[in-house]
Amino acid sequence: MEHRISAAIQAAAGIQAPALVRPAADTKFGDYQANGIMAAAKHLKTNPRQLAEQVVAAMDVDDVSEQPNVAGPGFINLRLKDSFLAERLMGMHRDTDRLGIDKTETPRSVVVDYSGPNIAKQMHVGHLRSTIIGDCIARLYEFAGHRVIRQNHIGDWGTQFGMLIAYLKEQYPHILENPASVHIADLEAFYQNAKRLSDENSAFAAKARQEVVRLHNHHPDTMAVWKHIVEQSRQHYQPIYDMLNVTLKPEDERGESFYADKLANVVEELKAKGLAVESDGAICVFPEGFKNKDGQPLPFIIQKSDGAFLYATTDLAALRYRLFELKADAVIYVTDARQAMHFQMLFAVARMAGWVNTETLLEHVSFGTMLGADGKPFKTRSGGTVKLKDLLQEAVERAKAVVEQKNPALSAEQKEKIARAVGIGAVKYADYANNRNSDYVFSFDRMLAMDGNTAPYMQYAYARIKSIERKAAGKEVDIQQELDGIPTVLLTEPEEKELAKLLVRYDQAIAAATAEYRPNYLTGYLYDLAQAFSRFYTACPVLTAEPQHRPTRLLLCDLTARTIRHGLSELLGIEVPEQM
RNA sequence: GCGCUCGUAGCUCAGCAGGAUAGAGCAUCGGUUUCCUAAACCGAAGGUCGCAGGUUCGAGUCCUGCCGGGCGCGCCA
Repeated sequence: MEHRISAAIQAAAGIQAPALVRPAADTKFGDYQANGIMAAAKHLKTNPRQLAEQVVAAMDVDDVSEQPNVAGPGFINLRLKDSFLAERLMGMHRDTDRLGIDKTETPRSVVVDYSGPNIAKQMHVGHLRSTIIGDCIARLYEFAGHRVIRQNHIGDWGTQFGMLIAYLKEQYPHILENPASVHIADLEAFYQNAKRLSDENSAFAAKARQEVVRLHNHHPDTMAVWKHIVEQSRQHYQPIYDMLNVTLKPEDERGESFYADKLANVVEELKAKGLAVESDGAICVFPEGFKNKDGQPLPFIIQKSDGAFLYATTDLAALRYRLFELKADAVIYVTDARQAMHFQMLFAVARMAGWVNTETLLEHVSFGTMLGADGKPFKTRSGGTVKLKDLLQEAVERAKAVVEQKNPALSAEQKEKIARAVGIGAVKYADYANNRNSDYVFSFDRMLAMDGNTAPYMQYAYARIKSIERKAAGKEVDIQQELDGIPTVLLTEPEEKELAKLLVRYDQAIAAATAEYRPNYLTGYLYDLAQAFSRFYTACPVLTAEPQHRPTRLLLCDLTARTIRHGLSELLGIEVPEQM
């Protein structure tokens, strides 16, 4: 539609201008409106209404829309033909995999860097947003048909590991003989204990420093202990990924250790290109446009005065690897907003080094902070960081209490399964539903509410449809047969039409969410859809509908269920139980 | 000081390269259940979109200044 109206503008006015087709502001105007004519008219210095008339005359939309009309200062209003809606719905019906949504014509290789926990510590709420927003972006790009390479840039290297290795050796003298026998039950306590010892005992601190050196030299004993710590840590965070239904796998890990032996080379390359220079003893690149407090050029420090490398160096090495080894033509970083300047500088240095061309997409997708009810960063009552595991468990427990209350007849296993889907889904959905740029206030009560834009509301809508399907046989309705033999799509009730119009809009919601890395566009759409379904459900009986209406209503139910399931399950990684 | 970001209903938030009368949910008030899950649906009320200018046919959206919150700004990540 966008394309056709743009073509009509081209034909009528001789200029390239976007039609700017949007859902109509008010249904009394129609279903869609084209806003682009006024801008085009301004550009041409002509009367917008006149131009709109000309564009309408040049438009070829008979198969899609009723006769378009010009309104207001130069809007073109469009009302979808029932025949077009019917055709689109049938198209969705026939496409069992993708609901009629095409893949991109220009697939790219897209690296998505997300989650990136520091594996010396337990995952806490601070890791949640990067992990799930990044996962959604990866899923969206994959669905669009791109080649997605997930990269979990875990913090598995650096000075703190010297301390941990020394501590583990001291606690478990036999670790080298039988590493498998050593389990770290509580990562957080392990880290804290090691740190305390390091702070208080200078002899131990010296050992820790020695282990850092051995680590850099890949000393076999030290490496064995290091590997064990990484392995132990993975056993703590992989279950959290599984619980969150996040698609990251161990093979997506490309942590700091992976780049450790590539850092010196990065510095050499930047020096050789004349970009890296010494300043106050450190090796720095000074990208244009960055200033410090005193208005002086701000350095991107890639080697400290003591010769050590920093995370800037690691990020450069990782970016180079992704561009040249992984052959990425897009690299998307999903981290909190505080690192915005770091990434701007990183990208600037990559451009200075000639690593990217104009086609390469480097993107920092940032997000705000999770706040507590008091409006301050989310903490435990005593002020500590909230462990992700604890947060998710509490969500599941609260959900379980609700299931228990609302649907006590279900079996224990069903309740457990539903509580998990609802609890975890609620936490994820609440995050996705917010504009990621904003800080947002975390509230179990709100995210677990059955009203409003929440996971449970969506899951409930889905469960109601599945319930209809279960009841069908008892009422001697063969859904499959009616859908297969559907004679015509008959949309008579306003609730049916509204639902149908929303269903055919799914592709646009996905496109908008993908283009701007904004999962909340998707949740917003899904909520609209679920609301439209609830209205339809209230107003239009399905199983007891008259024979000429029933196939269409079954189709609307089926497509709504498939769309909700696809959106929640495939794109957001939120489970949709069959009943709740 | 400079930069980024946010400021929309009592509360929590949407608002998709400017578009018609700014939308939800919660809370408040009122209504709907012999009928496929009422965990739902319908309605009412609630707004100088932080403030002031500007750009134009049109600004919550763009520009400038100011106010307020958060974050960042040379050897942490």
